[in-house]
Amino acid sequence: MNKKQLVAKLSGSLNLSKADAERTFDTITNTILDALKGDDSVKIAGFGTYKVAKRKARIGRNPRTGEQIQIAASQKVKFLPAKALKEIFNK
Amino acid sequence: MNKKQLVAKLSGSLNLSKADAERTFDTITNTILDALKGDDSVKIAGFGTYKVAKRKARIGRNPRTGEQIQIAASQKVKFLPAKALKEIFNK
DNA sequence: TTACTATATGCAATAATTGCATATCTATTT
DNA sequence: AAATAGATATGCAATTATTGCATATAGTAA
Repeated sequence: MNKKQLVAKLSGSLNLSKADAERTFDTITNTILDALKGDDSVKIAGFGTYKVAKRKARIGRNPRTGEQIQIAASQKVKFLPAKALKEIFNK
Repeated sequence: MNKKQLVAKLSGSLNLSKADAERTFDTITNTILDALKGDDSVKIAGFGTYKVAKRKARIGRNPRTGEQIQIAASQKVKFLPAKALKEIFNK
């Protein structure tokens, strides 16, 4: 399912036009991203937690050439699914 | 930021009551979960992809006792952040 | 609809991360 | 306020992320 299909579903269940459903959805993802940018994690009970994980710089390797390369520190968004999700999928 | 605070923010930016904002939010997460339950992944361009990862059975360890234990196969929800997110957080 | 852009896939070596059980403590929801 | 959910901590092995780059596919924007 892609965003277009998701928005179509939401349009139905939220009783909104597709344009409004998309705006609503975008507002939510943007709000989450803004919080993460501000270094805050976003905890949603029963769903999961979004947080920014910092990764240190390290030495890697280009597997194609075997050559060692320096990999810069970076950050990525992680999602930790809530316990409820495990139960849903493991029964 | 927890769900309550997120809903409060959304209530403002979506111009909805807190109750409606929460219902809207829950509808979205439930729609995503339903898709995942149906073994479909949910791809949201510019945000990320939710998918169900299957994990094989394997041998683990009870860290308290050190004792080896057999761990059953399981499934978990994974979130793969989109490229756009990496750019946001690594510049 | 066309043109553009994002993402998936494959390769392999290595580094980083996960996840296990479980009790306790804290946060959050009802 | 009571009840539920999540964080924490632990050691160690299995798993996965990461890198570059090319190609293929899918998705999005104009």
